[in-house]
Amino acid sequence: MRDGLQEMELLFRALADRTRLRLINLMGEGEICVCFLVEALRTSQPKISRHLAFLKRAGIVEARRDGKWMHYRLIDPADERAVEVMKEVRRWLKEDSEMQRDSARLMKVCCAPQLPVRLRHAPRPVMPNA
Amino acid sequence: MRDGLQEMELLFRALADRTRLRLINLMGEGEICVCFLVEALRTSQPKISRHLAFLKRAGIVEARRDGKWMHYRLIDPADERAVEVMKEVRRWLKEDSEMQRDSARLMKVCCAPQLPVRLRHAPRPVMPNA
DNA sequence: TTTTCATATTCGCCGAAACGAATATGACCA
DNA sequence: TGGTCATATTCGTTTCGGCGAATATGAAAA
Repeated sequence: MRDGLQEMELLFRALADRTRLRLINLMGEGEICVCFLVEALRTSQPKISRHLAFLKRAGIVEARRDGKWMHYRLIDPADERAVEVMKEVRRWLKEDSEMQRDSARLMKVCCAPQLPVRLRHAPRPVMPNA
Repeated sequence: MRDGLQEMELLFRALADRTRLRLINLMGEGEICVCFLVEALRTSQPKISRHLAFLKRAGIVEARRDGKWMHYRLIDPADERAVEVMKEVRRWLKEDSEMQRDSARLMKVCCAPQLPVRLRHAPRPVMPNA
């Protein structure tokens, strides 16, 4: 069992990395498949996977398996204060220009009439705000 | 000039350390002299000094010189969202039991009828909520 | 001006974490 | 039962941040 301070530290370390902030931003609209995260962030798959594992350890995302695909989504942290912090973070990210570029790239990829070759059979994310 | 993301990263790295969170907690009530921070946290002076420098770089504290003494205080970060995050953090810290122990130790030291030898001439912090 | 005191900075070491490259896992398909 | 696809994990390297110990700075006091 972690004490309160360890929990805070862990949360903030999770937030103290550019790639993880970008992932959080892209998960902001709902569950999303790893393959789209890789595509939108234009970086290596192992890197994405490691950062998602970090976020899971920190208690701010959950994963769901769907055949070959893994879907990740933000969840409310256990601590009530952490929930409030995360709300602020998500609002903040929405206003950031680099984040908006990421979101736009994701939108462009997954809402295109037909998916690129690499993602031919990938399950498209649900985009409530699209 | 830092972009928005760098600023977020820097803030969260500042918050991702136990000692820095303890310092933030102790500065929560107002300006305070370094020597009292060293006393309340029962740790080395260089360590405290380095962490204060980090917080200053991150834009969440300011320092004021007063003769030999340096007083530190929390300030509102430049970014409005960061201000909101810091408010949550401070509320969070107030509820934590280790933080309450620190606060109690500080209170005990600096409100005592006479200061310990090491702090004989130190300027006592103003404690609005004491 | 030397000394003393509070604080800041530097140095060398160590552990944590980020990365690319390679490989393992685990689920579906032929 | 292979083979392929999506994802996870491992490996080796490098970078970064934290620490104690020692030292520098800068202001006051003697």
